[in-house]
Amino acid sequence: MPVFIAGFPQLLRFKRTVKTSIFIPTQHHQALHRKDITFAVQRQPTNFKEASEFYISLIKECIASKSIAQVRKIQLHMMGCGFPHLSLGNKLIDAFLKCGGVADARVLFDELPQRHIVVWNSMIAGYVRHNMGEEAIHLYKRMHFEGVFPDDFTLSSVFKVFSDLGLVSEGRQTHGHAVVLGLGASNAFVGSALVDMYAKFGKMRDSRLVADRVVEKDVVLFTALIVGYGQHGEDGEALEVFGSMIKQGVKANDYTFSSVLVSCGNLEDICVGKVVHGLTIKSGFESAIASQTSALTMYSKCGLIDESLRAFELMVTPNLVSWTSLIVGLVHNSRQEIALSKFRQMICSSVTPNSFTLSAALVACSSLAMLDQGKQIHNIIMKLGLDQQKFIGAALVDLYGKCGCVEFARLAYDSLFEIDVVPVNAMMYAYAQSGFGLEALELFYSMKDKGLEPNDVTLVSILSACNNSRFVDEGRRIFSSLRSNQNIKLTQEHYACMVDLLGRAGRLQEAEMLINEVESPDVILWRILLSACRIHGDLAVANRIINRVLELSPRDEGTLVLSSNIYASTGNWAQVLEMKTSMRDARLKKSPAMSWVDIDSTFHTFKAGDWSHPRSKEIKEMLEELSVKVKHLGYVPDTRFILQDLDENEKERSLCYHSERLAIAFSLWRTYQKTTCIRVYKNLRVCGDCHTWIKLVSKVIAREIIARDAKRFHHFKDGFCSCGDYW
DNA sequence: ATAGGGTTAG
Repeated sequence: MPVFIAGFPQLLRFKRTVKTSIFIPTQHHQALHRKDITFAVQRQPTNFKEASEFYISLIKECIASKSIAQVRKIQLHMMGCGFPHLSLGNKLIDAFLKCGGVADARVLFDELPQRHIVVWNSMIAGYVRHNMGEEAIHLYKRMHFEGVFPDDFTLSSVFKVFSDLGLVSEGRQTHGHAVVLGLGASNAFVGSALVDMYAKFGKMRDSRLVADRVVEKDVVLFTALIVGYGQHGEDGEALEVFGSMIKQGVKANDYTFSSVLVSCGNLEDICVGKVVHGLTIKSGFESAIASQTSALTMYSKCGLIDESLRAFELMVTPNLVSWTSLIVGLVHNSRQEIALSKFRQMICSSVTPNSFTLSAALVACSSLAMLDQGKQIHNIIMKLGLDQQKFIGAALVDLYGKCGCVEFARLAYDSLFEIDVVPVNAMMYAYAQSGFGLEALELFYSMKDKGLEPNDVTLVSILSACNNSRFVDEGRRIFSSLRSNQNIKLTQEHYACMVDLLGRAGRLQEAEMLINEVESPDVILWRILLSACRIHGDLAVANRIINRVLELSPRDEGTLVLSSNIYASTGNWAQVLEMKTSMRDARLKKSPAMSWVDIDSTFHTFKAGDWSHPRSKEIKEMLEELSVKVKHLGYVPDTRFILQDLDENEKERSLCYHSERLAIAFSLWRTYQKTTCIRVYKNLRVCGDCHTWIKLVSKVIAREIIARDAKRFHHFKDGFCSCGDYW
């Protein structure tokens, strides 16, 4: 008969120094291994009670150190010593489950000659914790079959399975069973499981009904309800629940605060947000990481990005989610460059980004069209094996589309694992921006076959595609067929596309009628129509609109600039002066035209006639070289595009030094030996004369030039542009 | 003896 009782004092002393495995003695007087909790055998067994107490304390240690191996060793030891280990079966099962050994637990479970309700509950809860809902349900059914009635413990686990697996009718049915058993809302555990389940099903009314029926509501139940409201966009309701919870004297904890702060952020309610944040600190959850993270998000959603940065600085050890929230917040507040530098810092502090972080970083790159940096992030994504993730896939399509790399966008699109409407929209928009109208239409019409419903963004994308490819009738047809679609809420953006489409095609009247359909139309719509008037030289309509718009908003910068340009292009210098005076009076400054190129991840920006770049000499030489060559191809400067009252010579010289030309010349100088394409970005539209000039330059240098202006991409190649001179 | 709620996205 083996000896099995150990000396507890030694055991405790040794386990304090280490926390790893249990060494099983083969002899009665074994050496004590430094790195093991050891069965130091000192005396003969006394009784069963003492032995089981000993094993129970060992099992407790195992749970704390989360080691399956140790639990197995205890089990073996019990068997080796002839201790009836099944008498501690529920303890062992629990220990296995808490250390991740679900299979071991199940073996023991099946071996038990009779199973107490507690064992069933432990096993079911274990399956739920390990995301093995199917098994949990299976066991739950078998339990009935064996005549064991579920209790409140069982039910709270089972409701969680239904909510995890989205089994609505099963959940309802079991709720019914619970009521029959008298456990409907008997305690806060069952109650919060039900509240959470209905909330996850999106059935907030049912969730609320259950919550109201629970007599002894606790903080978990309230939090589940608050989260439910928050996740279904009912943040106001969430705050009300929080208020009534406080009123009832239930103390909020870090879980509650983080959820409530999220709701404040969603409501962009900085006043309540600040109060709740103060309360969080007062309640002692100042350094609870999730609450801190939610506070950070709340500030960034309210536009207080500095406050958000400060919240981040206060974190001692920011985790992945905190870093991600910070980066997301920065991107949403147009601080893309800081966002990317934080992203780099995060990687340096060895926090591995996940798909949330990476998609935010991609958005940062795509909104500034930073192709090189975007590609670097794409590399990280490949290394982490996250390229199949759906949000990442969509963000990649978006990135390459926004950088004008239609082929890459298509590659990313084709390698998507599952298609939903977002990447289709992104791909369509990529086509739209580069003027591939037919491809965009093809994608649009293929949505039906894929079972995808178009949404608001789809409509913007396809209308932009039609707009940029001058598909007037097609655009009109799509607009009228989708304008009454339940799924689509028409915004001014949709009208803007249509007004531009019609206006540029010369249907000024139709465009104006469309604007009049809009309830309180934005100035932007009128501005678009104005610029159509300018293209078609309709000064009469233009005058009417200018007066109307300036009556509505006399200080609108865009309108004043555009009007001044219209008057300048028709030689009405007196009116130009009037517009400029209005601008000066309103203290408005025209935002200067600017172009930039990204060379080796460094931006070089240029303004017209600006020679402050350290390589100005080379740029000038390059421009002169190009000037000679393009003149050979028949280039004649078109000074109609100069909207200043200058003489012809001055106008010509002014054209030569438009910002996009400086940028192209610089890029060409830096990459002279290469054959890759030149990419240039401009904040405003490319003028007609530069457009002609760039077409010719692309022929002279036999390289593709991709230019993104405020509205679209122009792919210049061999003397032609993808926009077909319509933009 | 066994149980419940949270922070980040295209």
